[in-house]
Amino acid sequence: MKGRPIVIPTSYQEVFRQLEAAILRGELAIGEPIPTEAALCDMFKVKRSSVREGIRLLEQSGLVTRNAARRLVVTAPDTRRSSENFIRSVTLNQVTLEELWRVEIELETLACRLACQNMSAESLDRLSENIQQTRDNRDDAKAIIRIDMDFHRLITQAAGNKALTIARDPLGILLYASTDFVITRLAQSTERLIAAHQRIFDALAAGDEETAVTWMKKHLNDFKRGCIMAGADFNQPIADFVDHDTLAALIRNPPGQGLQ
Amino acid sequence: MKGRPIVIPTSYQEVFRQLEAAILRGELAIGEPIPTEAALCDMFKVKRSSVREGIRLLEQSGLVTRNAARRLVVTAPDTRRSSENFIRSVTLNQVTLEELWRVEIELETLACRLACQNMSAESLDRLSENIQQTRDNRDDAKAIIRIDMDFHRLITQAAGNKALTIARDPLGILLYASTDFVITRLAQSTERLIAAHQRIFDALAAGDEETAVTWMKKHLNDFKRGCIMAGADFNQPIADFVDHDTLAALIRNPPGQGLQ
DNA sequence: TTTGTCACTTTGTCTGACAATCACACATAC
DNA sequence: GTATGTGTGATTGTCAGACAAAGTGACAAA
Repeated sequence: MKGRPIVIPTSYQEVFRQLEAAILRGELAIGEPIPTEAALCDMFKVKRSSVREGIRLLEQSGLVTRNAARRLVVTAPDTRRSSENFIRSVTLNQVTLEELWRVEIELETLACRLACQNMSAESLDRLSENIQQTRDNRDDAKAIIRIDMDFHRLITQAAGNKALTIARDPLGILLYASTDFVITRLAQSTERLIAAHQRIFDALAAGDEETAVTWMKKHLNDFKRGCIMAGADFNQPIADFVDHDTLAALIRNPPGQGLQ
Repeated sequence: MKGRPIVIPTSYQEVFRQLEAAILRGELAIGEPIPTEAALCDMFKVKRSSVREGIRLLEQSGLVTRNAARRLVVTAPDTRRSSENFIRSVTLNQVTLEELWRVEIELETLACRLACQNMSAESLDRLSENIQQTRDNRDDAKAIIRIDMDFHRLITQAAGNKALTIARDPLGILLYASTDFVITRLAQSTERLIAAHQRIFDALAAGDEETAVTWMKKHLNDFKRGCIMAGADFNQPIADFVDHDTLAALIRNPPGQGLQ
């Protein structure tokens, strides 16, 4: 016989499971508050402690967020939430910068292609404004990091593929958080960065896929070369490059807006 | 003036934050149990209810899992955890099958290339065995879905890029969960699937990147064509194709092993 | 129209208790 | 001596009830 392990769920896990299912089925609509704790006690016939523990699971899953009045309202998890998760996985699974970078190239390449096909005037404006910001802040390394992150995110958004946005966002945050290290040591990299961004922008504006992709790849190669010249070992785990507090701050307060 | 929103964290959130930081810093090593609830009460000077709610956040974040004795032990979040999250995002953000499929192509292409470069004898064996399983179960649509999922996951693992594994896994689960729909209506698609898998395998074994990629793309195009012939609208949201319970089952019990 | 006040609701935290389960050690039986 | 009961302590899951803090909404007062 085979015999699978026996798992008996606890009350609070059941509370979570049922609320999650209701949300994913659309019974609890996005934007609406979930029932009060007292009401949930009544619905599930368990005490408030169990309800509260179940709600905490729901809270961490990103399906609900607090409104002003501390009530929990149903929310579509934004990219920020996936990012937290991805970053935890990457950190604890000893993923190297090289591995992350390799995947990022692929996703940014796709983003470029799709953005060329779907570029809107509004997206172009935002990108243009971003490049201007980069020029204006060329001497402020910290600012550059955030603006650069935003540049890549804007391209991804311009691509108009929500799956791509959800998948790439966490990579972007992690990868560009490591840029800190490079930019602060390689002052001239900012000028290369600005030049590349400009080239990519021009190609996107012209709808020239190949040129956009080519320059994006150059740009990402520059990033890698910069890191290595600054003494970084690309085969080291990500965790060695960025400290947890920096990442936490980036996640809580990412550049631009989430997917919402 | 600008005025950022004021957020005062609760006790249980602080409990979570501090435990999370300790884990990511490596103070609480993977595999070790976290302190008992009583000990945490003592450390943080809060009552058990607050500790427990904090622990529930930690639990859902995937940083701890239960051992046999119900103690929570520190764990590196496996791909399963990211998958849950990604799937929730995708479902509630109305991502379409087309969007998901487009990203999947890119990641599978990368997987093929890397797998060609890093293919090990062991990975080849596993792939070979997988194809045999497919042949053996050609008449069992349900089984085919799982085995096919596993085929693609094996290639991703053979690529030897952990970031790729973490990023692609949830896409794979979602995409192939939708296959249910196709396979059950298009019996002959199984034969095409087997043929494609064989071609990809041969190319991977020969280290022939271009052929592997070409056939992988053909294979994924077949998938799309199959869906459309079966009456699926690729521009519909994923949520319309797969029900929540199927996904939940797939996540809880994925084919093969996770990243661990 | 704005501001202060009050009753009401809901959440956050505490207090204290008990049952269920597990690990571990020890005693007993074959 | 290995295997099977049994007891004890530790730990978690759940209950019960209480109160403080912070929000809402209505209404009176300036």
